[in-house]
Amino acid sequence: MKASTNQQEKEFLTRYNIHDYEVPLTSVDIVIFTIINEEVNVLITQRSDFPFKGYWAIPGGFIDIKKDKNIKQTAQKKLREKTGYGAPYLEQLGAIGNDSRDPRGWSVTVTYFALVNAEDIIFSTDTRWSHLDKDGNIQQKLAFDHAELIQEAFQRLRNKAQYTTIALHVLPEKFTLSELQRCYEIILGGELNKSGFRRRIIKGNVIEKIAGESKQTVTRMAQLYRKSEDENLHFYMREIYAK
Amino acid sequence: MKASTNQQEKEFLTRYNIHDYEVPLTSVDIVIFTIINEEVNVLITQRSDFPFKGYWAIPGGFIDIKKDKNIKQTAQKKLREKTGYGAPYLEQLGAIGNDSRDPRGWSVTVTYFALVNAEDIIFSTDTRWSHLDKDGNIQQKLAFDHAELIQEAFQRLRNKAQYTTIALHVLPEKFTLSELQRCYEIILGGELNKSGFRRRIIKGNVIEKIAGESKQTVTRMAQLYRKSEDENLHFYMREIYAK
DNA sequence: CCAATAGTGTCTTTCAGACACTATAGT
DNA sequence: ACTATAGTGTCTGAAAGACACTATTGG
Repeated sequence: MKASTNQQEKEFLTRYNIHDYEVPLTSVDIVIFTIINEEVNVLITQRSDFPFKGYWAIPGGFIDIKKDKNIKQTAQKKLREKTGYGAPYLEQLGAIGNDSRDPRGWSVTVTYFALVNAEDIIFSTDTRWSHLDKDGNIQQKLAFDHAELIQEAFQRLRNKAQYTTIALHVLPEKFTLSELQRCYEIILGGELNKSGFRRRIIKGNVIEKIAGESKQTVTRMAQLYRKSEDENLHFYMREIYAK
Repeated sequence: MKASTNQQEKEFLTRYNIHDYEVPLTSVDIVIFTIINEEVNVLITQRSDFPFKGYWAIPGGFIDIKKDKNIKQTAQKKLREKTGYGAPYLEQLGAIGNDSRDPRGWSVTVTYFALVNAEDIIFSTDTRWSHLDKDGNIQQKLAFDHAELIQEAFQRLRNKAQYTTIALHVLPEKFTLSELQRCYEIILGGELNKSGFRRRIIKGNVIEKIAGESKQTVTRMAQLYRKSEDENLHFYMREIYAK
């Protein structure tokens, strides 16, 4: 009988208690990228609690099941706490879960990566930028497997820069095409062809000229652009190739 | 002092008990695709327990933190239980987590998608194929948000078929180029150009002729191919376009 | 012979790569 | 005038799309 099944299900749910089971830890971690001084940087923060107390780590933490509606909201909250930044580019990388990454036990972490403009960031305490080398390696010894998470995120970023307009999101509101090209070159790790790059970006329809505004560079004036409102990530049918 | 920090950390870990915290449910779900009768199909299984007892759902379940080393192993185990299949194409889709998808409470699920050849499957009880329509929708009302998970996985599959050799993995050991092209057409939902398709696949270097073997089709003989051993997923620099 | 599918050849189109050219500002 | 960077024009080449052609088998 359907009614009786419903009744049984209600009883099952009333009696259900997650603490009757052996469960993994579940957390969220965020790799926050920016570009500073022609280098890719990642935001790291010093841990104030065990485990790995005092070590540097990427921002993250546990889901607050009372307050968070969904996991992206958890990520956004953590990001805002560390950067004061409301609406960056934020994308899920995936989940990593195994029995060895956390000394507290079996751990699953859902990792996100974000792109921000460095000037928009308001640091919380014990937070700073750390630059990556050309292969996505960081200088510091980090807590947990965070160095690996950063490497994977960096690979995804580099990969995605080959066929999308993702690099736009590290720039401030106003920027020149040369600045944008330089961002791509830093992320991709190689030189790009100027006229080809401009053709491609313009066709992507993701930026627009700011009428009458230009910027003084080392030599001559350069046209300023802004991100266009409609599309914030264009996918190309063909990859760009650096070097 | 370093030694004292180590001591403190040891004590912290000894005292640490996950059940002192409010934690979400964490599970793994797998969308298993194949092609049968010119249609994309997904493997579904009937739930034997609450919640959603008796409903159809995709395979999945909780991580066994005593036995599973990592989360991919959990997925592989679940897949093997339902299909008897050892080494299919298996890729992580991502994690979905929110407070409404599971009546037991806040739930995070790590979803995988797999491609298998239908003939290799040995069904467990209460398991069957269900076909998708052109937009990735399934007929049945499924448990939880599984219909959405399937849709997302299908979008990823269709997308990935545009620039990789992924469709290879639904075929049996030996196949013809026309059969492979048909698989792509079914996944992509449109017709492909024959000579262009062949050029592309051959260049991908993922298949090889089986010398001297051919297959009788409705009219004439067709060369048989097998997957080549070295590369099992080739990424093209440019997308293919259906229709 | 015809029907139907396997398999090939070739012209067109699209878009990235290369590279040289012109334009403009400070010194 | 010189230098450095902004910005453009145009040729080349790689690979996809279109489409017609030939090849092979059963009836």
